[in-house]
Amino acid sequence: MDNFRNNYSCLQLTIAMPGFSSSPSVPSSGESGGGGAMKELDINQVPSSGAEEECMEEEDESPINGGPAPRKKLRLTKEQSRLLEESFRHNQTLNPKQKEILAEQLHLKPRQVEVWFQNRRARSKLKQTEMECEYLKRWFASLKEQNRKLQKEVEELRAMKVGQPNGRVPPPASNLTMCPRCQRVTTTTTAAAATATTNTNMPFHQPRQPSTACYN
DNA sequence: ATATTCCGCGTTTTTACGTCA
DNA sequence: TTTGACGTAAAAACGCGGAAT
Repeated sequence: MDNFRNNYSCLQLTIAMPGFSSSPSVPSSGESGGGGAMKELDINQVPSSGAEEECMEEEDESPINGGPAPRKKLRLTKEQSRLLEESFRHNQTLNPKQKEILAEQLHLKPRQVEVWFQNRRARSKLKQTEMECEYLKRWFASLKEQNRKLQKEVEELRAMKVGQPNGRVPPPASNLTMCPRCQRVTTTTTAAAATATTNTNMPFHQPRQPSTACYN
């Protein structure tokens, strides 16, 4: 097993290349492997420029009894991953020329570089989605708390209204505000005033709604 | 209209690693 | 303490469909 882990870069891999007709002498790498007009190529037939140092021993992955060869997966070295990440930081997508150059640098097939970038973009998107989900959760919790406070205040005001002989409740002076729209003095509830200050901590900016500020 | 290429997306497969008996 | 079975997360690879050329 350790031997296997140490030599993961030596694995025999196959790759489907569009535009090649399928060869009967090359079995599919899996039951779902290979598209319509595809030819399986050995992607471990790396260019002779220095790639041999990573591949100390050749494993024969020829199919047993003519059956389909098991799909083997290359594990990228740390240096390969580092270079790919660095390249990804500069460009999340590669044009064919960039792909070719990067593949040559890494002693990989262009298809492998392409797949890596596709998977990397997918991981990026997933991470972004997870972050947005967390954001929305926190926002929802915050809105729930606001709503709870407002409900509580409504109950208190109702109770006060019942306690007043004429049913009128004088607003506290600290709650008097000027409506920016009609320039008339209006009142805000204490909870609303409180949340007006806490709104700055909301995950998302909430646009002002002047029409709801004025009930005159 | 057809072929080719590229990419996104969902899925499959392999690998590495942790846990547990 | 070691070992092998098992479960699982991560990632490489695959296949398909759609868009662009």
